[in-house]
Amino acid sequence: MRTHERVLAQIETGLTAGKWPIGERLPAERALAEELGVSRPSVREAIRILEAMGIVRTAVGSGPSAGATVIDRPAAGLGAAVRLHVASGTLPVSDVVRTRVLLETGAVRDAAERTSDDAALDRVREHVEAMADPDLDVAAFLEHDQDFHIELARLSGNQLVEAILSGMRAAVASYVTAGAEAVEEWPRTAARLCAEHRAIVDAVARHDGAGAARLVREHIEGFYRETGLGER
Amino acid sequence: MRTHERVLAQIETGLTAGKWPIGERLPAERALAEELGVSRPSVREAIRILEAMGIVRTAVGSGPSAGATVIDRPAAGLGAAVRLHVASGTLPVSDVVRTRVLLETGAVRDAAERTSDDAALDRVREHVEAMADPDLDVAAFLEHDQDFHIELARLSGNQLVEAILSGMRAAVASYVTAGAEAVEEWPRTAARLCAEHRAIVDAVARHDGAGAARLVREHIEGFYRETGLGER
DNA sequence: TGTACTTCTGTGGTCTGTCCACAGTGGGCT
DNA sequence: AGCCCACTGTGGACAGACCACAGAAGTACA
Repeated sequence: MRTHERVLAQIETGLTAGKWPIGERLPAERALAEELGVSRPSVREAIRILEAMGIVRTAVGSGPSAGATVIDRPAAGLGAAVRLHVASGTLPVSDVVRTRVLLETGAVRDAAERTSDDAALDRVREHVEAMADPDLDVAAFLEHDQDFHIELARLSGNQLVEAILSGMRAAVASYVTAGAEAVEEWPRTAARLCAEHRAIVDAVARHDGAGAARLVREHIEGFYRETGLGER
Repeated sequence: MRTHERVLAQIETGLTAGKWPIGERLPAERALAEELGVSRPSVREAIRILEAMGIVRTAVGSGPSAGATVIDRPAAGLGAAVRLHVASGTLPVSDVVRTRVLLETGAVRDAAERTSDDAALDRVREHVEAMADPDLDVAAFLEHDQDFHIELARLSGNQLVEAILSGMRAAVASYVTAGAEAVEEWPRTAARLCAEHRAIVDAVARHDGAGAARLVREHIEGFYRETGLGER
């Protein structure tokens, strides 16, 4: 086993044991190196991996905010991994769409059945209303669309689902953008998408999990079919 | 932007441009460092991240197998990320279970509706039969259980779902192992799990997608409930 | 006494240089 | 012809140094 892997394993053990709760800082690189009897570069490589995975955030300087702080961003690491493999890989778009459907329908079903968080629901509605602006250009519209879907998934409270969907965001954005360009009458499609978004949020608000799930599936698959991306 | 991030970006650009197809090797660390005008440690940190994400594999020595070889193992990066976040306590086990249910039920539904691949189906059955051996110890049993579920998901043909589930494998294994230890009468539970596996495969074989999905959900959630992991 | 400035200290970021372990390669010896 | 061994290129690891940064502590001044 290589040195940085040993360091990583030791840190992971400490994390599992609750040695450094979220918000706490890891020991300084030099201190950690001495404590574990390894060199600083080895410690750094381990911390790099933790950073790439979204486990810690590093900052230079002094004071409480400096150093390697344990954070709570599962989406960062999963996102990077999914992005690298989806963007440069040979994954068909249909797989991405299908996976979205599975995760998002499950997420809204859970969201509808949970006690509703009005503040979070309002955040989702904000994106819906922002998209209703007819002067919005396509790129901004799709930006809000992405945010809407992520926020919607967040309502479920399932961090893993949210992280995976966040990670797929870049991949989804690329096919949705291509799809929007292929649509004949964009204003009409945009209006329809907005109406569908509203219906989904309303279903979640009235705790209709099955209905929300159905609407989400039709929303995602409908757009995918309409744009004809599946035939390519 | 930090040096290793710049290096990472440059390598990523090269990867997406097809500069180093899968199986090809990246330039040597020293060569890459000189080419990019940075130090070797910075290059190493970037390569560490790529390695952790499952993009490259490094090997010492000389010859064609040495160096940083480009591979395509999405599961590696996703797995590490999921595992680390479960370790740091930010990802509740219930989220992992719920996500499994969503992805696996969707996968078997797709698998059942596809034209069946008998060879692949036989591979799945092999694991089922191997688990029926009463002399099998718990660790080996659970190993086959993991393989069974991954192979089952693979039947769907959705590479992304398969990659995500493979990535979750380690995280799933840890809670399943803890769960198995908490079970009162293991032999009886093991027998039941085997029977459930058989029923799932049979449902897929007769193209009963809805049935297979229901059985998978009950299988996963039933074990989770039985072990009482949810109450902790 | 209070405020503004300066210095100190601890942190990660980066580089240089060095040595080691490893594995394939090829030349030389038998 | 076959075997052995030094060579070479690779990643792995380490020591030590310097820099930029940001907060903290100390100091000078009003």
